[in-house]
Amino acid sequence: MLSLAEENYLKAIYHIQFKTKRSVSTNQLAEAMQTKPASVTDMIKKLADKTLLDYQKYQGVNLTAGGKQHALMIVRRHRLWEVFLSQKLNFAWDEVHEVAEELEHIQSEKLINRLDEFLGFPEFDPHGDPIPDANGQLVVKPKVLLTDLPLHNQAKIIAVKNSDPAFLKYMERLGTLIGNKLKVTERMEFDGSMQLELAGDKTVFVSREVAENIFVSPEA
Amino acid sequence: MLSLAEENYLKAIYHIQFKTKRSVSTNQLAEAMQTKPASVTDMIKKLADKTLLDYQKYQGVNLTAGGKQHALMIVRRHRLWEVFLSQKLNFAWDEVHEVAEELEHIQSEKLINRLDEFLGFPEFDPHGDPIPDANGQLVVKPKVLLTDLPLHNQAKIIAVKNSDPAFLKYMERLGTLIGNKLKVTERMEFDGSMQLELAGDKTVFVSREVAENIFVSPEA
DNA sequence: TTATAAATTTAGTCTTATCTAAATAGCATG
DNA sequence: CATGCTATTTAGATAAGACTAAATTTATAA
Repeated sequence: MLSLAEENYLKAIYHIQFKTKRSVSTNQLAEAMQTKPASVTDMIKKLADKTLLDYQKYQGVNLTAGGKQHALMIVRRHRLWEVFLSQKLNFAWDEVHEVAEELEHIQSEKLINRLDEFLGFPEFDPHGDPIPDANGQLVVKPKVLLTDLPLHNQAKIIAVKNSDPAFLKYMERLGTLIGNKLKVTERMEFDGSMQLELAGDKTVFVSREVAENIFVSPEA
Repeated sequence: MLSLAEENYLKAIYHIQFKTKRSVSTNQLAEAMQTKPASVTDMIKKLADKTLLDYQKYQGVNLTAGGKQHALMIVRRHRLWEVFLSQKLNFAWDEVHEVAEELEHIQSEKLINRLDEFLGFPEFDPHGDPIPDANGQLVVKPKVLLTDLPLHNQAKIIAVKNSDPAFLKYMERLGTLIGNKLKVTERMEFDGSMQLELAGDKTVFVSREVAENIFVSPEA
């Protein structure tokens, strides 16, 4: 069983590596962990001893398969708790992260799998990031802003950036809630506003401001 | 903000004091915390410095008002999470405690108060123990076994001991679920079985075995 | 290719929470 | 009220995770 500090390092390494696709340097990690490079060196030695990552002095680190698997489970826990907080306890988007940072360390596989089920096996968290499944598989469906969705491509709404209750209420009225499908049928060049086709051939019109706050995942 | 270890000591002291109504000795605490008396001495000095408890060498400790308040918040968190696990995630009674031991240390008042609301402000946890409110007030309603409830006294079902699904299903069929009200209208001396009057003047008959698994709280 | 800057590691220290072993206080009993 | 037993405290050590300062390696640039 990993300590809280070890889990946080693993997660940080995972996220940096996910972004950069390269070895993670001591300084990058120190920056991410809000700590000193010397402390990082100590910790990565320990994690390397546990074969969670590959480390050569002065060359940065890479997660091993085991390390990546473990990191993905932490990400899974984090994102599931975020869904819980926002969907069930009505937390705003920007409030969920901090609490999920704590909740992600609760050690109970049963808890997380039951929570997953309770939430209806969500695929994305409130920020639109994908949630690894119980085996740590992460299906990387591309996530794009509605402003960048090509015309006539079917897509599913996976998240909205803005969690202002007024904005959410507006989304509800439009019929553009998370999980719903849509197509962009027309886009105005001069102001970026667009017409959407929703389920049941219903069409609505939204401004660029609104479209910039909606993440969608194109389908096949 | 208290550390995990400090919170666990506070909680243990609270529970021992709740039971014994006397000062808590170093050895009692060492026993409860599964640690050595010397370690306990170190910790109680620290907690006394933080004015969470009164401590005189060789005389044991007592919670201060502040210490008790803090302990009650930990108890509140623990019991609310137990309700969540059992009611929402279908954990069995005997599985909830261990996970709640971890969850109780999550530091977010907002989280706990929202959870409380989400659960419908429950008064008792699945073991029938009362849940302190958001101000740390604990309304100590007496909890008695149905076998000990006097005849014709109105009472509310607050918990059942046995979390066997078969037993719970039977409870459901009888109409004796948590929250429901009842009266014992007749009790058979020779086998302890009894007749209950439920809401809507419905009457049912239960054996002593069943009654021994039901906790009720007498009303007025 | 050598000097210098930047990144990284090492060495030694600190805090928290634990431990063991030794010292001391309190209590019960003859 | 002295003696011994038990409870408790003190002293000193340890492991985890952090830090500072100094040493060393790698990278950069003249």
